[in-house]
Amino acid sequence: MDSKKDLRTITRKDIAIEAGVTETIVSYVINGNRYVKEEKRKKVEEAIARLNYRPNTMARALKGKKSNHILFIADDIKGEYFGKLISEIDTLAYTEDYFITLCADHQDEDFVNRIYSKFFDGIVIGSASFPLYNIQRLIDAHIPIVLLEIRDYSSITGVYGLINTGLYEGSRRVVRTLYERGKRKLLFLDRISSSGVWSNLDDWRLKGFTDQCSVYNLEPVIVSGCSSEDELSAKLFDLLSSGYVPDGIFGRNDQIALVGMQACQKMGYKVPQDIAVIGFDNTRLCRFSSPTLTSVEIEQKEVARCVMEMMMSLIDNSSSFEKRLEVYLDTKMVMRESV
Amino acid sequence: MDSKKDLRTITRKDIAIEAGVTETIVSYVINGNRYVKEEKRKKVEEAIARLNYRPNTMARALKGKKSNHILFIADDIKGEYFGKLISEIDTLAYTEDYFITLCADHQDEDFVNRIYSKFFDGIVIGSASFPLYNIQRLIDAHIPIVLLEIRDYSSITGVYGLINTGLYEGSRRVVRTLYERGKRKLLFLDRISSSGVWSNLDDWRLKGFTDQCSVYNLEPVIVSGCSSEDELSAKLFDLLSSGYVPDGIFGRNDQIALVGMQACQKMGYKVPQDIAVIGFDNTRLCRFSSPTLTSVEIEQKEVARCVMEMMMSLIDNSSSFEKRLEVYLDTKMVMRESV
DNA sequence: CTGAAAGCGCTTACAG
DNA sequence: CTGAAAGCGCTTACAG
Repeated sequence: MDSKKDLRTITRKDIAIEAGVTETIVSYVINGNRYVKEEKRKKVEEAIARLNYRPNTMARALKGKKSNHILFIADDIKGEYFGKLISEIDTLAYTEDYFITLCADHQDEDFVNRIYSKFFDGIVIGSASFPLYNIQRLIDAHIPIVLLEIRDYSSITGVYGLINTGLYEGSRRVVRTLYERGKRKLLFLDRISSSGVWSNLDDWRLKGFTDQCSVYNLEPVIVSGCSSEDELSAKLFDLLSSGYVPDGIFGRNDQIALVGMQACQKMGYKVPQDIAVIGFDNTRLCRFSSPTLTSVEIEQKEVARCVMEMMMSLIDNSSSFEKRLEVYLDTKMVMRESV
Repeated sequence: MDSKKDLRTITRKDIAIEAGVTETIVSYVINGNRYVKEEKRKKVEEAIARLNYRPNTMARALKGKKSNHILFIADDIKGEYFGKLISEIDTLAYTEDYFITLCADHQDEDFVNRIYSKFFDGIVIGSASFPLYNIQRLIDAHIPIVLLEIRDYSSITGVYGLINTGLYEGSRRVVRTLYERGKRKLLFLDRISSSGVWSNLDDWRLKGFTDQCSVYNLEPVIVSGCSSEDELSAKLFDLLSSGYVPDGIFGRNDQIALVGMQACQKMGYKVPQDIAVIGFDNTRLCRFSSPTLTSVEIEQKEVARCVMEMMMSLIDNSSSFEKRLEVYLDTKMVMRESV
């Protein structure tokens, strides 16, 4: 039987026997926290390599070591944005020997108990709908938490990581861009949500939009509360028919911006001449629509890098921090034909 | 201190004390595998509810119970197709009290050792590039495995789950559809891969395409080996300039189909009049391109349901099966303007 | 320098 | 019917 081919559970005991040492020695070699005679160390290392041994993660975690699992909570797993982000994080996590567990943001009260089971070394929260109250509980329980700042988290106290992905500034820049092109009647298209969660002013995209509109003394219109693309189209139809015709549309994400763009086009308006449209996330959609869609890009690679870096810091030296870790990232606007 | 608010680690011991019973009793109540006097059972159940107790998953798993974690290996985490699928699976998994860990298909030899650590109750493989050899090893080690049949897995033996998502039949239908519209010079656009993994005839989409072309005695062209969208565009440019102009294009997925469509349009060809285009996966992209893209849809909800159902069967009664579990799903073609 | 032993939080065979 | 005890695979304080 070739041990390389046949998968069976190798335990520390197997290694001890194979290397002709005590089980204790094996542990110390693995953890590197005690001097072990060179000769023994070699034998153990060889045995580990030969038998393809990996210490049982669960047994280690039970003894207080890391589980090497990180939980990622997202409110829009389906979206291309999270797909890319998760993909980048996965790559980084893999080299750090971590696994990423992905979970939608379930709303029931039991959820937080379920994720707080000492199982995860840390939790990344990329969801606008996770209750602040529960985030605070997790932080208070000293679980390493990294927040993607989709909304305002300034009320959260304690030690945690905060990644400002530039949504607020990016949204302001959208308004600025539209304004500079002479657009004055701006329309914001909020998320489509079948679970009934829409943005409020805690949401950085919406807040950036309204704040910058205030700077210019504009009175923008916000379309919110839609639970499907068709509903959004219908609402726009009604709105434009009723006499209000915007000259600039900002969609909370590319998909929504494009639904808006198509609705306007169907009603005979030209993009960008009559109505300019800008999206968010710079997904693949932007390149295949016509006109192609101008969009704000979040630098996922950089976000992913920061997420992992912060998480590793919090996991490895959480006790050495006294306040939250913060990082501010920039977005960039990718100009295309829709503006 | 309100125990509902404060998150601390509650162990079986806490429950035993709270309920005034032995720790053993607590275990038996949780596992329901021994009669416990009604009165005691009640007390224990109340204590569990009051303290929000959840047995430590790792300790249970160490004793041979389930870890309630399933690993999902995908070769294209970024893609919208997997996003939707994962999202559906997550919903189902959550109600079954499972977590889904997501992992790209890493190519190093250590990968299989890493995932085989008794940590995962089962593994779903949705990747065309995971070596058959390693799949077989995992199955031989009696880990519940569910394969999404992206390629031909008929050589894999033993007990496992196989979900045929209808890629082969769907691809044949694409050819049939194009043929019925009078298209005879068909072009297949293979995946874009930066890691250098392209399709061979193990791949059901490609095989369906070529098989159906044979039925009609067509001599199709296949464009493969591109590592970026730009490279694919360039290749198409060269191909069409050199005199070969297809009248039907089948893209391995929507994105690739659209890259092909745009390249043709840039060269002055009309879609669908000169060249018809069909994609795969029916992603959001299809609805926003112009012309909108006809595409083959895989019923993700149904795939997700089958994945979880099979996985649960394999985990709970794996010993009672003697051969692989199979299910065949249908795709449907969503007709739009590109054909 | 190094081994035997306690213990992480559980499950369940074993012995009352 | 039910409790004390062994043990899952580890880590590391404790005692040589």
